[in-house]
Amino acid sequence: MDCRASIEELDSSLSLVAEVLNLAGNKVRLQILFLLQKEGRLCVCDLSDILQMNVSAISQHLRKLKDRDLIYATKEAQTIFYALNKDKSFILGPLFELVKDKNVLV
Amino acid sequence: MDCRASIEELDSSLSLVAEVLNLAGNKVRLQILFLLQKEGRLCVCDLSDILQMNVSAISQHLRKLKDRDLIYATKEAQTIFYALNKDKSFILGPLFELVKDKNVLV
DNA sequence: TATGTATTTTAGCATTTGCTTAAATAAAAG
DNA sequence: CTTTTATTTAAGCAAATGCTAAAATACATA
Repeated sequence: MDCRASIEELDSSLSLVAEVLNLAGNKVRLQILFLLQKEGRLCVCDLSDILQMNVSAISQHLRKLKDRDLIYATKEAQTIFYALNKDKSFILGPLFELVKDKNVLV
Repeated sequence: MDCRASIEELDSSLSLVAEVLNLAGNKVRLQILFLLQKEGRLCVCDLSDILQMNVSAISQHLRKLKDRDLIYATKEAQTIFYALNKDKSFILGPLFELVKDKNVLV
């Protein structure tokens, strides 16, 4: 099969992966995704505290991740917890393994 | 270990991965990377032909990938071939596997 | 009800991105 | 040498990004 045909056949897969990577290709969001994968669930103020960043800035990143279904929210009283939506975020699994294995990346 | 410490310890790995994902998180560049991985090496005009895009636009994407060492160039007469630089692009290996296995992503 | 706490949303702004078009390089061929 | 072929680079621009600061929403508690 020629390249034009194969790239077209994989078009929707490539679009999906590009979308996920585009979200994860920002350091703050990658940190958020990594922390959610590590801790299970976190609220905006947790993340704001851990990453030492403005609550509003974090919230805007979370919204972007939520809009594109990489994470989902659950509300408990006045606190909103965020967690990875495995349906999409599993794509990042191998990358988290890589990050944890420090030696590989230095 | 608390989150603040662990995120700091992994800071350089997260930066590196974020940089690579940022490059791959663009559909045109992801297509380029995927094609290079599949074909070994390609020149600007090959890619321009396969992706049906302006040569200059492709060239600018290649420059970005080259500047950040995801690919390297070799010149043969008037043609310049590009290929993946495994030192950095191995990070994307698992993602290419995912893309090829169509069923996983639909 | 008034106040505090958690969070989102909006507006504004500087920076970055990605494309088009045109001009500049470089090497091969006539 | 001039032209063709392959490619990059520069300029310009509209759109997207990511932050700050301020206003809006929502729930809990005094």
